[in-house]
Amino acid sequence: MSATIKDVAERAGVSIATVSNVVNGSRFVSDDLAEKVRQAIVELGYQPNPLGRALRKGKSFTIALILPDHSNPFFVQVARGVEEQARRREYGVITCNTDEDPELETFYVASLLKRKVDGFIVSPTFRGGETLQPLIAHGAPLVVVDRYIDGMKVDEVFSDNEGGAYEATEHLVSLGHRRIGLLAGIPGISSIEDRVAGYKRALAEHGIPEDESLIAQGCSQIKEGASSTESLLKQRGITAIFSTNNMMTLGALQCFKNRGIRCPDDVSLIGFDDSEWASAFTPSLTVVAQQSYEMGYSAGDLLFEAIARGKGEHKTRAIKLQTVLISRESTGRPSEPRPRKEVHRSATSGEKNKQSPSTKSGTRRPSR
Amino acid sequence: MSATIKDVAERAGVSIATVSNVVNGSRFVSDDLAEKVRQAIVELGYQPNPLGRALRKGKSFTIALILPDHSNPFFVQVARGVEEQARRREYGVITCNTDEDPELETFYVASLLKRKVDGFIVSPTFRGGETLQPLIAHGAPLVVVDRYIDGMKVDEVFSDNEGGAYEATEHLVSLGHRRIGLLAGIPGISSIEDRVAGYKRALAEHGIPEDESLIAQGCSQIKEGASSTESLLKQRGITAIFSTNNMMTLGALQCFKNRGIRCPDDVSLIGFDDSEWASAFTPSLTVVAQQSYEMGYSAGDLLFEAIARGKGEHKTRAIKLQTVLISRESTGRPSEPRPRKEVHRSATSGEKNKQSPSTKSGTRRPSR
DNA sequence: CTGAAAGCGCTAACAC
DNA sequence: GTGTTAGCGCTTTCAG
Repeated sequence: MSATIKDVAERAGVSIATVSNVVNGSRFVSDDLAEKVRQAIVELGYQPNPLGRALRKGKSFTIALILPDHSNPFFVQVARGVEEQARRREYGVITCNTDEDPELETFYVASLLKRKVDGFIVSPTFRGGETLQPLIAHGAPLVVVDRYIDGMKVDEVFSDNEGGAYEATEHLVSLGHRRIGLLAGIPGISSIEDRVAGYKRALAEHGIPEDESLIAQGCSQIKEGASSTESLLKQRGITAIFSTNNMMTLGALQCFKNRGIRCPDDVSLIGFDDSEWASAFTPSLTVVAQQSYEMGYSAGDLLFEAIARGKGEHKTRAIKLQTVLISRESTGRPSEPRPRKEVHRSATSGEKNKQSPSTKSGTRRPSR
Repeated sequence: MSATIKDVAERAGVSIATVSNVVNGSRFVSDDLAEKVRQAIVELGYQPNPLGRALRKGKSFTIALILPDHSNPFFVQVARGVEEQARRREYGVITCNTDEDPELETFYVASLLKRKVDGFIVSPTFRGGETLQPLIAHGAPLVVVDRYIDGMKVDEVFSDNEGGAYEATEHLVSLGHRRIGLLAGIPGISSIEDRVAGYKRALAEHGIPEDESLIAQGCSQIKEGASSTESLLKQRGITAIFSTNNMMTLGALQCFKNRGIRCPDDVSLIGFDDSEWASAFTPSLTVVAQQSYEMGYSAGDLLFEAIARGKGEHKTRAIKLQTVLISRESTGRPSEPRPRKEVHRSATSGEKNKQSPSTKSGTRRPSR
């Protein structure tokens, strides 16, 4: 169909080796021959076939990006960062969505390993690392993102989740909250568990006793966030909720709405990870922002470095990104202890617009 | 590194052709040989190298998915549909985000054409189709999704945008609105233009004069949605806004919030395309829902069919998907004509909870 | 500095 | 039924 290197060689009256050399600059070619070749290339509209190249070099010039939730804008930003890196290098990225399902992750890992992609960036569904075992056994270039795995030496990029959660919790404490509910995500995911740890440390350091009944071990989706919030609200005296995940934060809002809970008047809400829409909500959301784009971007850096280095020594690197608290309307001082009455769907929205005391504005890299 | 077909052949004491035949089932192989081969395969952990296969067959077993905005959950759902189709067929999907930039689209098209992917699903940035010209010239299997292009015969899958917009507008009219603002998206995109057409037809059929000052030719992002809303609100007597795009709807909400506009009390809002979070907003959003997942899924169907058919006759197919109006809280009857006072940041949220008259609940396919 | 030729791993004629 | 062999398009020794 399209012209091959052979066609070009014939047309230019040179050997295919010479064509290859001018295309790749792999060896010096005299000016006159090079010129002839270039001309032939233009005339024939020759495009090197990457399939041949791939086979010969044993590389596919493709990487795999395996993420747990494409609906979560956080991961979308991560993907953008990765894609930008790939684009510069003329690499393709095959993106897969596991929906937090380890089985699906295992499937994708196997499938892409067969496919002989040159490297993997994955946000694993489980910190045990079982799903990534095949990759490690195979020695494929790998960097984990957002979540690390235990006891395995791999490149990793993630947020300071413990610190960010600490800051979030402290923010609530400093506003006067003592009974702070936690929407914890799926257990077994490092980022989530670190956030839980940060929450607990903040409580401890402020002399607030831990109360397991205030921790809702949820999942990661909107629906589950809503139902977990539902049960948290049954706990007496709860005045604030810290949601460890984007989607659950949405669920909490939905629950508030259905139950006629006013936020922050009745209960404050702080979320983990910012998003474009966080400021469009009523109330706008106080959040701990992550550097999502950079996370993907850095992961790309590490991966392509590993790919370039080849299967040599693997001096593993870890990059930890700082978070920043963005204070908006959803957090405020707790209201005076009041008789807890069960309001059902009397949907009254907040009226007062309590501005939180300190408002840092986070800087986020533009998406492109 | 890993075992090749040759290794297997040697180990099983057969020819490589036989190995190939048992792997692919392309020819009959006697039971005993087949068994030997299968055993050798297991012992060596042989995985056929797709690169060799690809080169030989002139197919990469990869498709390209080029979408304009990964931040928009609509396209995320489309992508899920496509990916599901690809997964079943052991195809890889290279997903690209043009951010509505024709240049980037052109780059990706060229880049993936070089890459020799087997087919393209794209949601083009411009209905003129210039960006897709190389694909068409090359005869690559192609299906356009969400948006069609003019004067070119290609497979296409899209929503009944005109009908959906008509329904949206009529919904507002039936509530009593007469001066209805339109947040139109980027011009030159078929879906958007069809929505504008639907809006105009609805007005015309109800004897409402068209007023260009009520049409804000915006873009597709949150920010632009907010600023366009800002200018729409300057128009006298406006009581409702129809937003033709997901992200702009968010922008409108943001603007309402900043300006202290109560929705739907001061102005009603209806959006195009539903999303998981639409019901978490205050007020929850009335929208025209699209079958986003199916859109991707159907596009996958068409594309793989075209790929299978080869470069033969191209009996182009068009699939039009129905939309459904989901009535929630953001639309209501217009309030009595009131003196228009400019309220700045007096952020008062709505208190009453007007339920819209008719509430259909749309059925949407689960994401997986 | 350039060309000839081997071969990456696989499939598909073509033989027997 | 099975084996032999010729490439797919490219890169890269190895000779000159």
